[in-house]
Amino acid sequence: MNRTEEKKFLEEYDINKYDRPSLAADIAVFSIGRKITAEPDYRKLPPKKLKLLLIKRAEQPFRGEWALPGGFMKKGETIYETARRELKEETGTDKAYLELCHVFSDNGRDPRGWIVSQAFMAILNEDDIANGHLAASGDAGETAWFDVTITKAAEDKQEQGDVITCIKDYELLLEGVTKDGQLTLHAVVREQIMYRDYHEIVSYYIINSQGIAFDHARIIICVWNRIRRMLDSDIRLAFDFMPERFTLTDIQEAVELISGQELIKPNFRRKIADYVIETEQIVQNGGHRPAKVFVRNLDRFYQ
Amino acid sequence: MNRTEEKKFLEEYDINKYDRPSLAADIAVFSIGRKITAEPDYRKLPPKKLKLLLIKRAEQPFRGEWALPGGFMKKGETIYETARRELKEETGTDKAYLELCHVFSDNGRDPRGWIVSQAFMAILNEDDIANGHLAASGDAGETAWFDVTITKAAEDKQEQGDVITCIKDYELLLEGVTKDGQLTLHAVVREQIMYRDYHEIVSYYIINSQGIAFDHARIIICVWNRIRRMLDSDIRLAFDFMPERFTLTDIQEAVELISGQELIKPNFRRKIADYVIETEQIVQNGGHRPAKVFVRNLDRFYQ
DNA sequence: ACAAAAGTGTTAAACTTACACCCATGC
DNA sequence: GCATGGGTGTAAGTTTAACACTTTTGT
Repeated sequence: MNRTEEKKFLEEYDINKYDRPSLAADIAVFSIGRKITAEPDYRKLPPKKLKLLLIKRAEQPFRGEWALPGGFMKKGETIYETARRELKEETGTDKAYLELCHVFSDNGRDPRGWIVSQAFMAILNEDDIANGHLAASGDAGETAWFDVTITKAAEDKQEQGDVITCIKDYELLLEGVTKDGQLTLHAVVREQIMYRDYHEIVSYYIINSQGIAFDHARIIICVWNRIRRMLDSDIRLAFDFMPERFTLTDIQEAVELISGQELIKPNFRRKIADYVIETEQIVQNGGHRPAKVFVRNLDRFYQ
Repeated sequence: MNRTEEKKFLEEYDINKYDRPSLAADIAVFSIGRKITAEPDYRKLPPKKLKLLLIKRAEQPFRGEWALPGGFMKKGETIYETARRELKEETGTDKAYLELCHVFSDNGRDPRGWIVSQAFMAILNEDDIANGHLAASGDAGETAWFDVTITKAAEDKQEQGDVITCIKDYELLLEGVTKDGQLTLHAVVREQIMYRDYHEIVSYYIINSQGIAFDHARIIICVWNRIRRMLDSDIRLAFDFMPERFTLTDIQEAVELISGQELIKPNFRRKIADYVIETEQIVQNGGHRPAKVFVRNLDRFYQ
């Protein structure tokens, strides 16, 4: 009885009566690679750098500016599948770690209209970058990896009655080599943490953005902060930056690059000891003792 | 030049050309309260229970079944504002802790069509429930708090090649007192964790669902799991279940109810010692020593 | 030889865990 | 008196953090 009533309701129901947004997935793809300015030295290791993948917009709006890979959700797929599909199309790999971080839904964030963006983090390792067909991007426009430098430009704390507001301004510097040569993008993003009724409410605002399309500068800062916080509570995230085989120094460098602070080697090694298995292989990096190669200890990973 | 070109593009851009989903916020509102079957005893404390707020659907589809509070996003508001607005309309309070947990976007999850749900967790304390105008809900339909019992019904682990799949079936039991008298709702939800390429992919499926509208049973399990994981890594979440003033046993009970395991009193007290400040006040709960009343140490909360 | 990086051992301090015990209350 | 919950102390075990030290390599 109720079922037939429901059936009748659904037959008459017209979803188009209601105004609704477009849904997009935008993906901040991070990786770690050699610094672009690295000059060789037989003894020193090449310095490494956090990298971000951007795509030059071939169409309006923001034509010619650089944007996060992403696109609109299609009917029949989940938003995760949207993100995976776009990532595959633009990097050639589907092995990346992919996770939803935040939703950006403010009015006016996209000049085309009412568009809600599901912001994903993705992490690629160096090998998968190399194996992907990044160069052969094609339709979506030129893609390039940018060296990421994020510095805290200012910090402030204000108390107004019950509400405490902490403001942090982050300076985002992106340096990459594109078809037009060496390119530098720049933005300042404000993180605002409001403490009210014992809870924290975090928001991100763009103070200025040069060469970065839409509000993608704040998505980059938001995802980067998320990665840092996750890494604090779970060291396993660091392994997502590693290929199948890696040295202990490789992974320590990755953690140091993201957390922004140096770690004491023996302590770090004890911390990850259970997650790795030593192999027979060794690598020689220059005028110093060669390093043992390790692989993941999957038993430990999957609890 | 580029700006005028962009302006022209935007004037001609018609967002309605593209098919797009409706966006909804669904909120799993948890709290802790007295168990509904509690019979008094001058000496024993009344037992407590995890509570969930549900609304009886007044309209099709799923008319007469119980659903999470929620509703469609309106133009001009963020999805967080949607959640806050719906919560305010249906509980009378806007003081709850509110956080986005997950996005459910599978094809076919809502019989009305292509509807993506942003699943929020909300936590209310007992005082705010009492101060809210829950009874006077009105337009949205009857609201009621249900006692939540979740038990792990089955667990399995399968290996197929590189892929390891862990399955956990959760039995969800909701018991509440409604206008129709004592009511029991029931569902079984499957959590599937796939380990592939060193990463875990978590999905939730409904095995069966009695009296719970839409796919809300899996949203409840998903949010509940999220609360448990968050509580493990940050004890501050437990305070969201507490009113301004509380005893140390109150908060220990809350943590035990959610984590599902008993804690050793002196250890727990040491753990939260920095987050609380003792007051002059004491409460008498029965035939035993009265308890000191504490408040939050906000300095510690806001780092 | 030596600089750079790989790799190990040692200790103090901090935190966690488990247990044992005393206190205050109403009936 | 006694059952119930409130509240404290202590000691063993584990984890973290800082430091010093040895090993191996290419030029």
